[in-house]
Amino acid sequence: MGRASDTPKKLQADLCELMWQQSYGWVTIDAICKHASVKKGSFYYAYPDKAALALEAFEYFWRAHSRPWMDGAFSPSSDPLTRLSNWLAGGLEKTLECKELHGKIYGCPLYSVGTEISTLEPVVAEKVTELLRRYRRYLASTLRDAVADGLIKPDDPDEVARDVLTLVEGALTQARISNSADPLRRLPSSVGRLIGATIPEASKTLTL
Amino acid sequence: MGRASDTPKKLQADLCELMWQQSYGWVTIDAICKHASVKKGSFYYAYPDKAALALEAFEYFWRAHSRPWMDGAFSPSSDPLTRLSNWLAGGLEKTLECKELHGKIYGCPLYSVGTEISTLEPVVAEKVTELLRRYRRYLASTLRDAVADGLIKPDDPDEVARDVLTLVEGALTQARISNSADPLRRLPSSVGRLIGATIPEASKTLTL
DNA sequence: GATTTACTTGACTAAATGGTCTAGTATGAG
DNA sequence: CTCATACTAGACCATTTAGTCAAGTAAATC
Repeated sequence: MGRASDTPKKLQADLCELMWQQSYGWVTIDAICKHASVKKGSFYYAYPDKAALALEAFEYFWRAHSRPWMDGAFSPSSDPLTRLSNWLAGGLEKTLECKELHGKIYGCPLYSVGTEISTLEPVVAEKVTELLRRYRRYLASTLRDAVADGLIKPDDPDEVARDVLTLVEGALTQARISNSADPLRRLPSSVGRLIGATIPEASKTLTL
Repeated sequence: MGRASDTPKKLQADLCELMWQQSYGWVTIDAICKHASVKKGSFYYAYPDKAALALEAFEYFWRAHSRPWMDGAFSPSSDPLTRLSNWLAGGLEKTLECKELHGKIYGCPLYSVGTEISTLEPVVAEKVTELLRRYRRYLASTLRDAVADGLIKPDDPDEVARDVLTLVEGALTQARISNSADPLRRLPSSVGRLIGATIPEASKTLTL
């Protein structure tokens, strides 16, 4: 059956990285190819255009980064508020590492790229919406557990989960724009205010 | 002293509109010129490049749209929680009008364009940060008044103002990505949760 | 080892893009 | 009226860009 190829995977990973650091529109197909050491012909053999690659790139991002991170932070082995604490602390830590490395805070590609392409590539925007839904499930489940444990008042957990995600993504966006991690540092107390509880201090060892 | 020109103003308004509807990177200089009925030579006579125009376009956006709207909504003639209500209701209304007209929700250009260019045009990103600060002042002032009136608990108003703006901008971004006004409809109750008070129903006549 | 099939290569095209430049035109000041 | 000045016009250029294609290459199957 001919020869095997990891070209799609390379392209996914590299578009992921490039559009996250820069922007979707700024990254040309030539740039992706160069970065991934893939020739143009191979690109077009694998994908009809950039949007089709972006679609799979987001799924790659989920598989390779988001899901492992979320699964770790939201492990039901921790109690609900600790899960939130782990999640926020992990995000801050990743962000700081990244800033250390590149001098720049990139925020969350779902929001940054999602906003940019929403009017231009509706199909990709839908994919982003779907991924955001996946994030939200972790939060909703955690908040339900928190209600069950009597840690927060029995507000509608799904509604509150939306708010928490919106606040966190907003803070990530703010962090990107101002190139400062401060909005992320404030998150534990802000999220606490939102859900009506105190998010515990992060235990350093639990962050991924 | 030679002839007068409204070319800069036209260009500012049109880049504003185009980059808000599409994205900064997607809008070419040719496209701006065509849309504004300005020839290339006039563009480069007025501005050295797109970023320089963007800088003034954001200031135009503030003067022409943000400021009048904010001044109206946050008039101290209303009581603090009503101001918030007016603000959110006005934003929703503008958004719905826009959707009616173009079939698409554009959110807030500060976040959408700000995110996109933060890594590419730091100068413009700084301008966006500054405009966000101006927004925040209205909120901080309102929250201080709310504390003074005994409407909310005396949390740090500046901190809470940050959170409110982050939540609102996050919701606008979410609305753009999913092309749905639902995140905005939820805002009064979400913001209420955040500040620990009930935001009153919007009085239709007060929205701009 | 031959052959088929899956993939790669990179030169090529056409269109779009940012940016320049020179020749012009309207307008305010004297 | 006239002239300096502030602005406009739009042809032009060098690059960059998305996308094509025909020829080549490696590997799985027989």
